[in-house]
Amino acid sequence: MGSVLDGTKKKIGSYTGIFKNNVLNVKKENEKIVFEGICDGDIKKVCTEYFDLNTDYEAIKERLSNIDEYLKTSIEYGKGIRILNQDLWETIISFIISANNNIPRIKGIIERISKKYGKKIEYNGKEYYTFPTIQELSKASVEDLRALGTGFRDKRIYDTTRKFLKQEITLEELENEKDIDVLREKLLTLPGVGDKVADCIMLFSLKKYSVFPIDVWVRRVMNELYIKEDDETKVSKALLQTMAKEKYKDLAGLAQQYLFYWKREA
DNA sequence: GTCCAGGGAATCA
DNA sequence: TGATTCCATGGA
Repeated sequence: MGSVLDGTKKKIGSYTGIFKNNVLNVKKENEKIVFEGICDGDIKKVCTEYFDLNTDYEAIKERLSNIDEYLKTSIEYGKGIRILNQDLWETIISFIISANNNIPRIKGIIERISKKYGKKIEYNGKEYYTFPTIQELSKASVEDLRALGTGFRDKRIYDTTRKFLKQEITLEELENEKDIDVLREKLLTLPGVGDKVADCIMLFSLKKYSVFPIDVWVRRVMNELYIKEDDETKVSKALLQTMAKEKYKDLAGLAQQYLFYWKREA
């Protein structure tokens, strides 16, 4: 879920995380970024992909800052934000879990799933667990998933896992789908994936920066800044999508992240 | 005890 | 399409 790496606001000297089968550590030493960890491939390549290091965020921030004062302020506030390029399978399950849930509990559930069904990797004396593959997670029954605290999302996780296991849909076809509307339709066939979750999957794992995931916070901030309805819950998704496209165009997803981070932290 | 959390699905108009 | 309601769980 961690889509924010902010090396400016908080003083993060070193960050360690797990990505696919790799335990990665990044730190800054004398203005140089250093990668370390346990990696099954070229660590520089893996980190470049994961941390989205080939994307020119300065250019993006420049474009978005010129849209209006709100974007400019939010970007100054979250100037270290990057969209991590996260593993597709893990992202799908993680955002199914996120439905009507809070972040600490989402994290806990993912940790328990990983510990029970993933593989253990030791790094610097600490234990890390990979997120289970489709095959590994398919070992879990609905009851097993419920026991890990997933609540009513248990069946959704189970059913979505089965669809991939039976290859009614594949990760490859999702990764290779260029047409964003076709891609959304495919994601929406997965149990537990609705509009918001589909958009999050596309933004956080498939680099679709034009999509605009609408959650309660984004609706709140858009209403406060532009619409000014008394009751924000009455602002329709359709209106928000139209506004986002007009204002932010192909960078709506990035704008969403800056506004979201700004509003949530402030 | 009540409310809420980065929604989705079922149901009904 | 649009509006309502239910769905587990745990912390505030």
